[in-house]
Amino acid sequence: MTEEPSGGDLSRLRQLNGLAVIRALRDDKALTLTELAKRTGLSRASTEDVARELIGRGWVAEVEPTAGTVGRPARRYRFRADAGRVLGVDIGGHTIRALVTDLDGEVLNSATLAVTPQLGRRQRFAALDACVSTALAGAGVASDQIWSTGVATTGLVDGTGRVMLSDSLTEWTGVDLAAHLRRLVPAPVRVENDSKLAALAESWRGVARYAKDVVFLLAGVRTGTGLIIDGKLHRGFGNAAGEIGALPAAGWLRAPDHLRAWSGGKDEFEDVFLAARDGDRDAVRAVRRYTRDIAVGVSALVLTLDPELLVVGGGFSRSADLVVQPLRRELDRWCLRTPEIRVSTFGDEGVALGAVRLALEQVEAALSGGAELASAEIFGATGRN
Amino acid sequence: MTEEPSGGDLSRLRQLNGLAVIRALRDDKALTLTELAKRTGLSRASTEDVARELIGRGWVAEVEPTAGTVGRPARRYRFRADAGRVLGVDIGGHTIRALVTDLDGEVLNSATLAVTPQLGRRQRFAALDACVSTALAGAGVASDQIWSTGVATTGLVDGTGRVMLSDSLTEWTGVDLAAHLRRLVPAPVRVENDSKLAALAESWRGVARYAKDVVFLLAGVRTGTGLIIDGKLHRGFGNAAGEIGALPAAGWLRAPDHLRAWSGGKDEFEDVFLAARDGDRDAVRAVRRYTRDIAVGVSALVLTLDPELLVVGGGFSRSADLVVQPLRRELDRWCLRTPEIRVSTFGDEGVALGAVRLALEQVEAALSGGAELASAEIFGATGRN
DNA sequence: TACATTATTAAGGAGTCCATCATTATTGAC
DNA sequence: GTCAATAATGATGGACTCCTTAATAATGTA
Repeated sequence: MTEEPSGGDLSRLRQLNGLAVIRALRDDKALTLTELAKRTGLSRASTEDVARELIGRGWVAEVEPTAGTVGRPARRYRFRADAGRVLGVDIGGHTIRALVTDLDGEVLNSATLAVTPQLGRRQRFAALDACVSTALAGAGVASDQIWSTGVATTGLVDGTGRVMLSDSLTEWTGVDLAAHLRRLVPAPVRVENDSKLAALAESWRGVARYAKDVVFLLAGVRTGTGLIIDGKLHRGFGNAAGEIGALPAAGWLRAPDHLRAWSGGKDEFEDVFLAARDGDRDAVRAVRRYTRDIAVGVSALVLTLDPELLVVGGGFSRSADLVVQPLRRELDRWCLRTPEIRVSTFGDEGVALGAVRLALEQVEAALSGGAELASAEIFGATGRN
Repeated sequence: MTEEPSGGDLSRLRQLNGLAVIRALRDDKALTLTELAKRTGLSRASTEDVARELIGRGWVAEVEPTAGTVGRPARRYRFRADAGRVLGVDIGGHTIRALVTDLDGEVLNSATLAVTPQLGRRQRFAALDACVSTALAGAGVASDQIWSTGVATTGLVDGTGRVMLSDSLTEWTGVDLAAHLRRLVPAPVRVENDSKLAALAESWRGVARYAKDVVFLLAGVRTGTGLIIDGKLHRGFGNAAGEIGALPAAGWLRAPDHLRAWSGGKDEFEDVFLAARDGDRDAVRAVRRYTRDIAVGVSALVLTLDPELLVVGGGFSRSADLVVQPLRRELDRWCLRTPEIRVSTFGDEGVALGAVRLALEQVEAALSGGAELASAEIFGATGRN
């Protein structure tokens, strides 16, 4: 939300103060003017002025004053999260998920659709369209009410929203996801890799909320990573940051093979972990070998970035109790300082939440006067030049 | 230089505009009011007002108007880089170097002193003191005229300016460098690892000037790295970012052995490179093996960060023609996208320049109202609350 | 010398913020 | 029920910063 603080007009100052008020209101349920004034550092009079303007713009609303206190009851204000809606979509190999949320990221409705990695491009698009429509309909939101869309997909994504490379989805390389979604929902679209967005979700409202530098490990059938550096998602020059798995020495490609071997070559991993938890020798060994292979690459990430936190998410995080301990031991062997390790609590929904966050980042950029947004009635007025 | 743009007073706006003017003036030699106004986006009248105030504060000076143009000659303004002085110190194993510069980082005087890694703590401190004194005296600057000091040293450094761990310097672990330098020069001191500061120098005014994400490789007797992420030096939670050399798989510890073997175990590397350039089979092979060992770790850094640029500096960068090509080939083998590789042009002075930059960052932080600085006469007036 | 060009100076107006004080609404004690 | 005490609201005036416009000044060229 921070931008270059280059000076300017008086209106620029008003805009900054408006942003400060909104930020204060977003952090709390509702605040009185005096509280707001204290939090923003403005005088009461100015705060009132700013608040009045924000109400006029539709960003802020008044709520019932609370009774029961001494003195004249204060009017209280809240951020109008219901002023707009955003859409977050996760296009995975096995599921497509769409979330409709308000401007606080509060989920209004979600839709999930089972698919397979082998689906062709047209079928996958059809499933995507159906899933989005269901989510919108269930939330009672028309597509032109959506302010911004965020999309997660496997593979490498370029800056314009095109899939540059996807190993795990058939006929997916080269797809222009942004264009497709813009046809579906007339709002700005941003597309990003799923592991990166899962990391973003953790940093937004997950276990990595208070950490500045985070390595996120998506442990599942595929292994992926997302890096949060200085509180922001790090993409890299070619959007390929965190692809340490490409290094053969890291051994990420063969890592799941240890688990596959136990289950007879199939991609069914529930059982290995169950057996390992029951003490099955072979299963325990398979899990340990898997962890050891993963750990080399993770060590490279950790040594490179020296993060405060390592977050483990993805399908295997349900069996985190089996993975975290050996992982920590392995990291202790290689790293100068093993970071704290935490397990994601989002389950399957992390990626989609990250997509929501991506959409919200666009809204916030527009709020501070950067990008454009569809709903110009409200937004255009904010970016008055 | 960017901070949180939280709003506030009207004076805050003036401060922001003052900063914008200073920034514009620092980018150019000298500007007229009209040019300044265009660049800052302010009106001419306001620009004049701001400029007048900055002149009063000592930050800006008027220069001779240029003759020979049509119309009334415009007054021209420049940033007063001579308003203050900063000190940058590089404490290396074999040399201690001190630079005295103005606020533009223009070197006024430099002093170098040869030392050895085996020097005891007291002797090293004595050499340091002598070097700093020489540099100050040669520049005609008294120690209390220094606004800010930056220090580079080998090893891990903590946030308070204490050396947490130094392998290559004897009796250096645990030294409180910041405290020692504050006794020498009464100004705020910041201490940082030498490789990190060399990277900072490249990103400041070296070959990495225009890149946002950079991996800097210090190739020499020791191998070190510095990471620039999103234009800023990345330190890591424990200030240990980039220490990929700790990973045995990276092979950085044994890498110089290939070169040492050629020269009979001594730390004399000039000859190997000379011989290799002359086509000596064994020398060429030694260099290639060295490069191959280095490349694994570099690949890990590159795959992690996906930087735009890889900069090679340090002692071996003088023989860059021999190292860069094989390095690129090795990286092509491992990396998804090999970044552009450039060679530092700073020679030995890069680290000290980075220390200067560290000092200047402190000055700029104080300018934008963050930290405190010694010379309160000028600075205190800026941070008027 | 007149004119075109460009910069400076001055004045008036608008927007934003702050401090202060009178006013209003509510609670709790008598 | 009346009266302090408390705390928020509303209104006024002042200060600061920026912008626009118009008049004035300095230089080069025809």
